Amino acid sequence: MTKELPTTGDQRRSQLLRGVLDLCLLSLIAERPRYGFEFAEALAAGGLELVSDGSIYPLLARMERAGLISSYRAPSPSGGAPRKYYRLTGAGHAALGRGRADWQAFAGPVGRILTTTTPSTGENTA
Amino acid sequence: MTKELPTTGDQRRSQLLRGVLDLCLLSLIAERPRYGFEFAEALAAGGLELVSDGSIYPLLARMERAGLISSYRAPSPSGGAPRKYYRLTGAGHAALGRGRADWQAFAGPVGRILTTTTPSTGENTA
DNA sequence: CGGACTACCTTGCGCCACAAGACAATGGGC
DNA sequence: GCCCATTGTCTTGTGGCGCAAGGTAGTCCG
Repeated sequence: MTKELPTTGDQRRSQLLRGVLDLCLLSLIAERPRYGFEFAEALAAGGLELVSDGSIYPLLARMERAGLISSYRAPSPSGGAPRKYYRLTGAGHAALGRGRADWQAFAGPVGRILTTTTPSTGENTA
Repeated sequence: MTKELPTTGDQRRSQLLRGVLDLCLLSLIAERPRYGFEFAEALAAGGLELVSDGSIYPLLARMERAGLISSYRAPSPSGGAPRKYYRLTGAGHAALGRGRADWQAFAGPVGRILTTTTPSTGENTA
């Protein structure tokens, strides 16, 4: 009725993605030029099943506007609408490097905090 | 003018915190009862310098309302206003366990994606 | 021509970290 | 007794962003 806390991890993942989804796209683009539809696939292949295109396209647009990536169109080999490929700019490379450092500076401490307390031997009740 | 992209990692960390800050608090509480002011300290000690109380108190209130934690008041030994200590409930323990799993299921793939591409000399295990 | 498929983009919504500041309780200085 | 510094809690307004759902456009096939 009023309000339910998330019972599944789905809601959590949405929040977790926040600050790191752009880096994932950047990193994926760094490998080779990519187009929009590809990202959801690549992320799922990497272990992150999710991320509707409604999250990805606006983000790509923002990053392009910010000068981190640039785009060019190419016809789809499988028929259909032409694809819009994205490529990293110099600024994008720099941002990716910074972002990776940020992520590690964040994930390390978090992991440590989360495993600090009696995680094992399930011996607690309190 | 219109809009600037974040130049520092500070903005990013704010976003990264979403989805994991509650788990950190839960984990910290699991160690022993804690009060509000303590959390920012403990997080900073753990490597996460930040997190103003404006983020923490509302989150604690939300979690208490959700039945994950319970509180009791105790006078401050150092003079001043009484402290409000929080303790884990059974549901809180369960949520913490689930959350830890969620975090690992997320951080793993993300780390892998971010290190997939030629980070520098690019000679690692893939 | 019409349907199906590929691909891109937009709108409205809700969540939540944050900055800034108000409020409450205690103890010490005078 | 009164005032204020200290300790600590809580509230309000703001903004960014992931998401669901829906809409548009280009290409191919029957």
